[in-house]
Amino acid sequence: MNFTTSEENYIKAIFHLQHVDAKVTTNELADRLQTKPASVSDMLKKLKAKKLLEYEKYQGFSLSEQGKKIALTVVRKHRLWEYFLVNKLDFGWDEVHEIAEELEHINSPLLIEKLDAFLSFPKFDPHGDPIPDCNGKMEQHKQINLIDLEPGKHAEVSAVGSQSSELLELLKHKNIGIGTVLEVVRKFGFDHSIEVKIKKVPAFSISQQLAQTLFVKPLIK
Amino acid sequence: MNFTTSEENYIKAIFHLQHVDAKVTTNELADRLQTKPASVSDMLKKLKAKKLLEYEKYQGFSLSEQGKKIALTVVRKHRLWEYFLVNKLDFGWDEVHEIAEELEHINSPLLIEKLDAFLSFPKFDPHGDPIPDCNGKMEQHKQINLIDLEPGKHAEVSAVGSQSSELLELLKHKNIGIGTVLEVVRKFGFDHSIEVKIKKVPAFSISQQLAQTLFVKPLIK
DNA sequence: AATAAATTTTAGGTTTGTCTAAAAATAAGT
DNA sequence: ACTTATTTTTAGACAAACCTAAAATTTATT
Repeated sequence: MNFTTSEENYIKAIFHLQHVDAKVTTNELADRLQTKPASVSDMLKKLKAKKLLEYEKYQGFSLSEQGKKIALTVVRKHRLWEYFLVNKLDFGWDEVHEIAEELEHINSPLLIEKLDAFLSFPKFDPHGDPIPDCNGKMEQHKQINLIDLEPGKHAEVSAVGSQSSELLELLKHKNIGIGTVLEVVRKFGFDHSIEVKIKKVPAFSISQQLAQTLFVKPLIK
Repeated sequence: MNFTTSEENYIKAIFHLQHVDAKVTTNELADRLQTKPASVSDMLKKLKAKKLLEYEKYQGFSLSEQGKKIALTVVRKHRLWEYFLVNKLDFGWDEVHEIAEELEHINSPLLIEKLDAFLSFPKFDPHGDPIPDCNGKMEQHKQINLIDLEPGKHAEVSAVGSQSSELLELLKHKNIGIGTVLEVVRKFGFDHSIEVKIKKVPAFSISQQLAQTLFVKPLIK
C-alpha cells in the first residue's frame, strides 16, 4: 500500500515520540509537526482506519506493527539520503535535514536498494543515528556513560556499573531502572551534577558519582 | 517564488508541447497530463495570474519568459536525476523516467548544483536529451538526416542538402521550409519512404531521395 | 451565412489536509 | 468530591487540485 507525504510524516513523528514515551499524546504530536491538535485528531482517525495505529479516543496512541514497519522504511530512506548528501555531494552534516525531509517521500523501493548499494550499505547516518536495513533492523547505538550525554538528548538506561545495594537503593528512590527513558536538561560545571527529566515528572538532579555508574543508549532525535 | 508539484508539471508539459506547436491548446495539454480539459482551464487561470503564461480565453496559450525559465529548471532537474540514476545507481535508461518524475520536484537549488558537480556537469541525459545549465542554456541536439529520425519523434527542419530549384519547388509544394516542425508517422521498408505530419494537416509522404537531403534537429520528447 | 460539431470555459461538487471555534472528556486543585 | 483547567475531539470552513455536466465560444460544414 502507498501513503501520502502527510501520512508518512505523521507516522515518522509518532515513531520518534514513542521512543521517549510509550503512548503518544495529541498535543505532543501537534507540537512536533507544527500543526494544530484538531488536525492531528483528523489524521489519527484516518491512520487508525488504515490499521497503522493502536488508538482509542482520548487515550493516546501508538504505532501498530504495520505502522512501525512503515516508520522504519521512512527512517531508512531519510538516513540513506542524508548519508548520500554528506558523503557524496559534500554537504555539511548540519545542512541536510531539510532536503532529506523531502527526499524521504520519493516512492521507489528499487531506488532505495540501489542507493544503499551505491553507498556500500552504511550502518549509521552522518548524525550517528543507525540506518535500518531493508527488513527494518538496525544496529543499536553504542552504550555511553550518562555523564557524556548532551543536554537535550534522550536516552534509555541500559546498564549500571555496580550492583551495590546502596546504588540500588538510590536508583529505587529516584525511580530509575533498566529501560527508564530520561532526558538531560542541564549540566552543572561546579559539581558535574546533571539535571534530568523522566516523562513529565519535574526535573531532578543526579550527582557526578551516580551519572558515572549509569550507562545509557541515546535515543533517536 | 515556489511552485507546487502540479504547477511544475503543467509548466513542463506546456514547455514540451511548445516545441511542436507555438500555441498550445487545452485538449492537447489535458491529453498529455492524463487529465480533463476542465482541470486544465482551472490551472491556466492560476498560472496566468502568476504571470507564467501568455493566455487569452479560447485562444490557446504559451509560456511567458518567466514560465520558460521555470520550465528549464524543472527539465534540468529531471535530466540530471536521470543521469544520476543511470550512471551512478546503475539503472537502465528505460526505467528511470518515473523516478525522475518524482525527484524533479525536490526543491533545493543547492542540491542541484552539488549534484551537477558530483556528476561532472553532464551535457546530455541518458536518452540523449540536452541538460540545461544553471542559466537555462543547453546544447543543441546534433542535426541528423530525416531518414534517421525514429517514428513518433518530432523534429525541426534545420538545413537542406541542396539548393537546386527542383528541390525548392518540391519543398514549396509540400509546404516545408527551414524551421518547419514535423513528426515521423511511419517508415516504409519497401521504398524507404516516410510518412510525416505537420501540425494538424493530414499526414503525407516523403520519398527516400527527399528525406536524404533534409536535415533536422530532433525536438525534446 | 447558418447550423452542426468540436473545443473550451464555467458552475458546482469531491477529496485531502489544514484551520478556528465550540463541545466533550479527562486531569488537577482545593 | 466537585469545580476548574487542560486536553482532545467534533463541527463547519477553506484552499488546492481534481471531477462531471452544462454553457459559451470557436471552428467546420453544408
